[in-house]
Amino acid sequence: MSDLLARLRQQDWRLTAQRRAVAEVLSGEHVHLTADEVHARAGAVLPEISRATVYNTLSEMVALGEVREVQMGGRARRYDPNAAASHHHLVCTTCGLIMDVPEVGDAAAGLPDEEDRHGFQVDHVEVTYRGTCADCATLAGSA
Amino acid sequence: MSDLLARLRQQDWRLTAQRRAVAEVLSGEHVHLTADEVHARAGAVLPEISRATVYNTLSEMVALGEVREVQMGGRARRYDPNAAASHHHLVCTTCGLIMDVPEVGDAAAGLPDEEDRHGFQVDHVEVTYRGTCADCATLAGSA
DNA sequence: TTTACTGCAAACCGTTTGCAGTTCC
DNA sequence: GGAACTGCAAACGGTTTGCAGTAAA
Repeated sequence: MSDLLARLRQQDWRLTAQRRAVAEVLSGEHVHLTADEVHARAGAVLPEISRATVYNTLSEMVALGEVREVQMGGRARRYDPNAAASHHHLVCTTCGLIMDVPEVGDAAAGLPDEEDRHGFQVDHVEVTYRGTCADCATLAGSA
Repeated sequence: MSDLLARLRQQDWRLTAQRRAVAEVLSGEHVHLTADEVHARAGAVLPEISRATVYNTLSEMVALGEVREVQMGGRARRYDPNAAASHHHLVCTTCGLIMDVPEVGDAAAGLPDEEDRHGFQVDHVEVTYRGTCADCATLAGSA
């Protein structure tokens, strides 16, 4: 997980304090943070870090394929440090909680029929399971 | 398709010129328009229609379950008039084209294992197939 | 020393909101 | 007549950008 930093070092990337801070925030957390949350957490370590730098850094990590950008309903994009392992997401429509789910079965099984594919060459499949998380279900039940 | 208007009439909804215009734009098109595109097309028929009204109307249609809101990569949300038929989407990562795809197999087969579900009660599954559309593939091949 | 990166602040874009006026029923 | 809807314009939140200064290699 923390080899995120190691991998970044290998790309020909200047390793600055700011980038290190962003990388550490991402590898430390297993949740899906917004850019602003990353900024806040990185700021705890490096108070002067700017929002612009956080945005730049995140975009670069996405371009390098080290971080995944996901957009699940909310206004703000979220950053998923778990880009290496192919996985999907469970999203609670009540509280917004996002959890990772390993892929079910083989991805190829889910491809649309040739005739429905309209000539598309499909590179990857994203699945979002929407529903209610355990906590929200309990709250709703007791209301 | 055009019974979108009919269905709207049945909800207890005031049927104004603006709402009719938005509904007509949506039922006429089989693509996934942004709010701004809807505003432009509706404006061709009803020049004074305001952006705010378009946004309001779209949100109401979404609340009524007649239109689906989708957000596939781009900054702007898109509105999918085909809310009744459960379907997924093909998205071209090059040009942004979005096409509908009927569901493959039965949705239940795709549910994560009990143990991976973390107590979530899954209501529905959204699948996005990302890749390259026929046109972009041709262009890339000839380059 | 050179070039890439940072911070600031302003711009931007899609969306939401408050409010006064209008329209449907 | 009254509640619901519209238009305007300003506010908003997330993201991007231009530019002068700073720091990594």
